Amino acid sequence: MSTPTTEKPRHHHGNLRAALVTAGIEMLEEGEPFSLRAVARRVGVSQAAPYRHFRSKQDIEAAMAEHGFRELQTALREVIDAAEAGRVPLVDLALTYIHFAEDHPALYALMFGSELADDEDRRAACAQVFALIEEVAAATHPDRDAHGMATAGWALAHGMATLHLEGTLGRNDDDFDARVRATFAAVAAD
Amino acid sequence: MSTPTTEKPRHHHGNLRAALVTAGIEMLEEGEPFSLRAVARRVGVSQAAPYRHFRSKQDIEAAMAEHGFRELQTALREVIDAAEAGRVPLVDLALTYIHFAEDHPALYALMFGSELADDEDRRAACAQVFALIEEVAAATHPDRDAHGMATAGWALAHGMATLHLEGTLGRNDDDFDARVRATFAAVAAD
DNA sequence: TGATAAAGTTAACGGTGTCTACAACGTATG
DNA sequence: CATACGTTGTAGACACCGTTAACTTTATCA
Repeated sequence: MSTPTTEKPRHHHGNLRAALVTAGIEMLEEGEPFSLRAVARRVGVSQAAPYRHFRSKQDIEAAMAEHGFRELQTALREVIDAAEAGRVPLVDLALTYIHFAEDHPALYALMFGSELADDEDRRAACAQVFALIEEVAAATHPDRDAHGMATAGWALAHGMATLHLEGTLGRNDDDFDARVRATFAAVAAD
Repeated sequence: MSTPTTEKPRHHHGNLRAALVTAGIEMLEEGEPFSLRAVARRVGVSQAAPYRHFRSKQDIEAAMAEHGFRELQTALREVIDAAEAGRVPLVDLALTYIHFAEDHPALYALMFGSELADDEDRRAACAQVFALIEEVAAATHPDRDAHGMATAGWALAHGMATLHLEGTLGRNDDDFDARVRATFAAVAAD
């Protein structure tokens, strides 16, 4: 035990805000229904405690979504950093994006939930992801409109992720990855 | 009055199921929060009455989503029928699709809500829309893979609709329509 | 007409978001 | 060290929600 903290429940949690966000995302990952009271119970705190750190349920949900966007951004950046000499095909980014949606479906749904559309921080985190894609598009295709390519790339990735989660497209994952590659090849050809 | 029905409240509503679905969609259109009890109140019926026609809240939501998909299909078919000699550019379908999402944001969000993913009827209505797009793709580009083009077209339309509603892309509608056209032109070129 | 099933009602249960009033704690100041 | 104060957590309440059970009204048909 490197941290011999006293384990008896103290009145002041110390870092409740972050703990609530983490616990809330955990609930989504486990498929449990998220509720303010349930997340408070999970952290071991009273039902009204979250209101010291969030104004409303939407407010904590926006914080969870923001966290999700930052995780997504980290995953995308790893792909970029792992690539050689800055040449990252957009489709590789798209596949990472889609796999993130597959691996965290509930969080992904929350990130694009319509009620949270006007939260400032969540919007900013989302915009950062967009900027990252735009940056790659500009580096990979210097001769083309970077903003347009980023828009098309994200729209394609998001749309295919949605349709895949939704089940309209097939269920076979290998086929699906190949289809994503084929679709992007058609768009970003030459 | 072509239907001289007695107006005093009768015990048997006559067509409660359809009335509930319609009223539920009306609530979404008006931006009101949808709840089972509220929709029952709006139709003038007791809170438990909906359970004679729907097994759960998810069940009626799925019915509302199915209704939405059929309306979307009707809108798309109108564009097809209005076109001359069967030549319908995919981008015109996409713009109709996106305008539908803009005009009915809450219903559109419900249609793609993750909790309803496994409802049979909703899935079928969704698949019919996909089949319609595929049909147009096959007619417009007989030399290309229709399923692939339909997938790409829908993914692009759905993705751009989401990003637009979300606000990441600009707010100017004219610009946005032009951007959709440009993006589709890049994809479906030649 | 009278039995039966369908379609509605009332009342209740536990859960939820949110608010108000109160208690415990950390900290800066005397 | 003592004490006042602002922060953080608690307890309790309210209205609303989804859902179920038990009951009543109505339509249908032998």
